Amino acid sequence: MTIRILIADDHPVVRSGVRTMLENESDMVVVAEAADGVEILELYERHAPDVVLMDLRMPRQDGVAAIRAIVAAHANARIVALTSYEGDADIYRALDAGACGYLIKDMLGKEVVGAVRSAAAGKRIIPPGVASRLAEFVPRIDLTARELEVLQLTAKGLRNRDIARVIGRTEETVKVHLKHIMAKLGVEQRTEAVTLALQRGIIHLDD
Amino acid sequence: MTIRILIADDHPVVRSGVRTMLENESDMVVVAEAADGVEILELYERHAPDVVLMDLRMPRQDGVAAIRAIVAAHANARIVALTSYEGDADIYRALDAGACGYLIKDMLGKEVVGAVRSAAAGKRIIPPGVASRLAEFVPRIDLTARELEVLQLTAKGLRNRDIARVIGRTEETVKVHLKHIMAKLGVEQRTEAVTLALQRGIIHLDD
DNA sequence: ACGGTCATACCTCGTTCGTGGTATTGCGCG
DNA sequence: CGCGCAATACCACGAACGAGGTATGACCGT
Repeated sequence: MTIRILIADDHPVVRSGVRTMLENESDMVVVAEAADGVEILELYERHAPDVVLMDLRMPRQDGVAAIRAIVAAHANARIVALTSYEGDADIYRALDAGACGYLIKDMLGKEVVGAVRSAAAGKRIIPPGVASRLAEFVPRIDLTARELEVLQLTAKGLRNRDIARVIGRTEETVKVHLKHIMAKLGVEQRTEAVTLALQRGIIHLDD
Repeated sequence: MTIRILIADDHPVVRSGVRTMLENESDMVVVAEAADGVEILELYERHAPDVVLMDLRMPRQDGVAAIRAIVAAHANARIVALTSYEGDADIYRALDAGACGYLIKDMLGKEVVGAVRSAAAGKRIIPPGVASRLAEFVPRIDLTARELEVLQLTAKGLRNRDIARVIGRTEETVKVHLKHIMAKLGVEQRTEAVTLALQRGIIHLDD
């Protein structure tokens, strides 16, 4: 009973690395590789893999959105999220969206293999040294859509007044949002709110 | 005449991906893999590879520092820097330190192979679509050591007063540094200076 | 010896930021 | 139906910030 796998990552280097790690196992075969979030859906439909290993940061469609899309159509899909950094907020969003586990890119081959095998068996995988992190983040940070938007614009270096103009609201309102954002993140300066959010993966610099 | 290669990257996934891409070529062999900046030196001495392919962001010792160390001892070393993002300021520092070229991680296998072959032949490689970028950055951003330090602390969310305390200087001095930093980066807000510097790879969030 | 740059420091002035409080509307949950 | 909460908005105030200018000592290269 071979495990059929779909790999999704925008970096060819990573795809071939993961492929190599997995295909050393006699019971695993990589049936397809997707380079972005939209391709994943097509390839999933076409190949119906047992396990999807996907990066969360991808072009065209966010990994979390891709997970939701797959799970919506295939409730029994087994998706393992692949991320570069521990403590990435996307991890929680991914698990929430229906991923059955996640891996960090600096893990060794055997861990990846083990995770995929567990996923195929229907288990939820949480890497050992990371379960603690998960607990550590119990005080989960939830920003509202508006707050996220304001934080995003703050990261671009806009002043409150300009943020207000962009979202079509008063500067006073922006200040209130920022106050709440800083309170939730436990910081006192907008700049720290931005860098902390970047570290936590709450916001990203592209887009 | 086979090309002997040393791969250096802290992510096992990336190492095996690069290895796979290269070992499909009959004239290439990966003689060693280093996981951090210190290991590179040891493995370089031991194996004397023809080409070193190394990530610039690594534990224990920065990639740029590793390049300097290798070049200092072996002036004829052929080092190709591997980076995740175009526009990373580390690219310039790497070329400056003696790297003979660089690659971006989302490149295809054949490009990587070609780059390694060119490097082995003694050519300087600058990927096509990226040469333009290089030119685009002619207005190269050079921050002084002090400015870099101030920017780093600013990224942590410190206020001018606190930065002054940390570096043992007056708040007025910090303001001047920040003014110069923002002028060099072409921005008007400290927060934008930070995010722009992060995008450009001028500063990093860890440490 | 001279020009350039870095780092330092001080001053002023207007702007922006962060905090406190109050208040209204609308939505979802029990 | 209330309760909580998100989002909106306004006010006031002190702290922090950014722009402008001036100046001095150190060092570096010419």
